[in-house]
Amino acid sequence: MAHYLQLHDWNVSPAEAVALQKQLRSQIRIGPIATPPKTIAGCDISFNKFEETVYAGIVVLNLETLETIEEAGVISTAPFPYIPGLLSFREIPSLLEAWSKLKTEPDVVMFDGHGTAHPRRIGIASHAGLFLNRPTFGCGKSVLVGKYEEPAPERGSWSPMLHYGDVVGAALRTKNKVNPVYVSPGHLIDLETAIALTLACDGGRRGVGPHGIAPRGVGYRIPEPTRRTHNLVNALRKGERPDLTT
DNA sequence: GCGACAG
DNA sequence: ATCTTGTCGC
Repeated sequence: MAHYLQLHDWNVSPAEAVALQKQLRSQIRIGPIATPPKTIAGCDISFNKFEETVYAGIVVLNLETLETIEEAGVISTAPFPYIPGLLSFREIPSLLEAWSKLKTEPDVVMFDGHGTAHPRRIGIASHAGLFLNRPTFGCGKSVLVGKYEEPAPERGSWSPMLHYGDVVGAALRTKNKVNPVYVSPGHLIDLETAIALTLACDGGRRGVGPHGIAPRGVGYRIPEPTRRTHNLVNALRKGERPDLTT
């Protein structure tokens, strides 16, 4: 039900993919988010090593309560290999299939990867943002490009990621004394908002324990949208979610 | 030329 | 990404 723009063909060679990125990057807009988001979606794919079949999924949550509003999943095939810098060409096609199955239209989308923290400033979050035509940002578990100073050990502290003089993202601590995650704007959003949304997606922040006080052990390094979607696609891969294929 | 390299 | 048990530290 949810729709998106088919800006270009995905059946391209690595060289053509790079050319497309250079062409598309001028359309990316980084800036304050236009409308306060009420829902947020997480995206991810899973697959068996050496196999071309991919299990893609999207989980939409209420930003206020972090309750899961909707789930979508598809079993597809990735015609493109994993090449650092060209991740979007491998993952976006199947994610768009899952997106089209959504009844809900998420206000903002989080990706497991980067946005502007990319060698050509157009990581999967930025690329997908152009197709989805809505705010998107990346929250990765490791760095592709960018140097940064270790942020303070407390949750919430962050330091800018620099690449050729540009602040391309932030190393953000989502949990005390735990490795940071790497946040960067994708499209129609700015770094500060992307950081705030990432922190707002901490499962231990609210809704758990007496008076909403989170007990120890809840609240993970990986924000809820990505964490839940990761669990979803892994379950899909193991055949534990036949309901999603229906 | 050498090393790095999201998922 | 995926394959896996135990183990070090708060």
